[in-house]
Amino acid sequence: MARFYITTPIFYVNDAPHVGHAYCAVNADAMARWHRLNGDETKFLTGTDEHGQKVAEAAEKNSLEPLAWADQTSKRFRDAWDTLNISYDDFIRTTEPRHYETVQKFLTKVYENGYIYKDVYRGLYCVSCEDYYTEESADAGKCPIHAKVLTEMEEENWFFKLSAFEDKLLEYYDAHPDFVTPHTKRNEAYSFIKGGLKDISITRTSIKWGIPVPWDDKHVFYVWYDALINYLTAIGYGRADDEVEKWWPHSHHLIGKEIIRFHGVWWPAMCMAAGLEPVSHVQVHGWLLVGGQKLSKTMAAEGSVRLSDIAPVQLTTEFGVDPIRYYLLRETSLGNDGDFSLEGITARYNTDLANNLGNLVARVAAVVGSKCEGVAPNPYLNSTLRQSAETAIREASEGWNRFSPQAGLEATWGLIGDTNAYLETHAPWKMEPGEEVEVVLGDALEAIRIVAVLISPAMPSVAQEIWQRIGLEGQVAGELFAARASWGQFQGGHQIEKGTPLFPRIAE
RNA sequence: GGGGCCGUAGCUCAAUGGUUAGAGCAGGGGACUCAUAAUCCCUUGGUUGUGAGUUCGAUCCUCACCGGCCCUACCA
Repeated sequence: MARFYITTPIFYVNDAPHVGHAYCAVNADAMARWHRLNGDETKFLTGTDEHGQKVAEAAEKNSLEPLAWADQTSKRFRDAWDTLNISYDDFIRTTEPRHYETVQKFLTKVYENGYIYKDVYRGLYCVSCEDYYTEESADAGKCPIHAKVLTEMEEENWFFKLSAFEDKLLEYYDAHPDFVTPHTKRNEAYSFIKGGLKDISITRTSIKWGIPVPWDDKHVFYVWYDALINYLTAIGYGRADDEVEKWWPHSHHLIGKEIIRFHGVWWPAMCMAAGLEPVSHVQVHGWLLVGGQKLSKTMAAEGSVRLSDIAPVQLTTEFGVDPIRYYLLRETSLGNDGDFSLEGITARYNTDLANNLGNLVARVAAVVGSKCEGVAPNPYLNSTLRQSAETAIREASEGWNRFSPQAGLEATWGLIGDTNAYLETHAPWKMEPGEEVEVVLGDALEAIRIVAVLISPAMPSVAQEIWQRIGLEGQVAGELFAARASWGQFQGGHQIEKGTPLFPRIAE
């Protein structure tokens, strides 16, 4: 049986959940749902990253212990994901005992393999930032933020021998052309490796809020080194190694473009150092960019608004959960940056959802009511719509399979458009009740049934609602895609109610 | 400063070393009236950021420049 293990990054609890986080989570969720629908044994992992200096500082500012602070913020992510209907199988927190255990075992292994050594980190330190800068990133010896002269500081740290993996990483990239997708992002990582790798410091003595280094209790691991390992914690590394064998070869990390270096360079090297094959695939997504659009009252703010100021729940309250999921999946192609705007959401909502999909369901139900006494007819096996449906099924599958929800949904809307056109061509509302009208409407109902299946990874609730409206029983995703996605399965004979609009139009 | 990604129709996005560079929305014209003033058909619109080079041929390759963005010790 095929397997699919997908992860989001773990989200840093210093931050409140915002649309950017939601973008990543929704994409991962839709991918997980797609693979479940196809019968793949699927594991979907998300969670929160809870160590590090900034968390400790934020906790202190709020007069809380770090863990208590993390408890609060981590819960905000789980609440946000519940709102967005994110179907994660596991939500990991890096403060959990299982994670401590895996991190310590993993890094002990790397240590025993000779890839961790002690040295002195020397760097330029900005007292105001409480942070180090490299010579390159400093602005002529001054802090780029505070413009203050940086002081040279040193700290004894444990280092990871990243430089030892330059060739091995390049070989791995060469042998696995799709290790990082899209390929422009792969090239970015590849050329970074070719430019030469330096060893990196992986522990800190200056802070205490982290996972202790097992062989040197004065140190805690630097937050990123602990964080990356979460992907292995959740599948039992060091605790249930048969689970690692089962899932790791089918692993997919969905990440934002700003953390390519961690996932495309450091992480595979760390895995190699631990004697483990790297993650099988890293899918990079771009950023949503906020233009200078007007904002609604609920989001009104003076001046420019950053994406990180917009909470997912503000959007779902205003537009609904599935429409927001649809927008995030449909509007931009995964891998490139995309534009985020309320006008864009409204436009997608009104055209794609209300006018095309919602109206199609409504008009078919209405004509079934007026011409068939409300009783759903059966589809015609050799309908011309059948070709459209089969094309949509094939192209949507291809899109979803190559991590392109955008392409999957675009193909699905092709069938919706063809079905609307099919109705125009045959105009069943002009026909006398009888076999002819029943064939047309049966075909339309069958197309709608297939559309419901195809949109279910993106809009699970709406898909189920449509499923029920056309009188079908059970869950839309209750059987495998292969069984659901073929023409001619719609069984009529039951009453259909028109119901209220699925997507009432939004005034612009 | 260094490394990298991106720059395609009014807008949001596709595509490819080779016949007339595509889609949706918006705009224009027509049809229809079952439906959420929805739908359907037709249609306007691009010297593919700028300048040079390689090539029989470049939007795609090379270089420079302009603009946006990411990384450069803790931000999807």
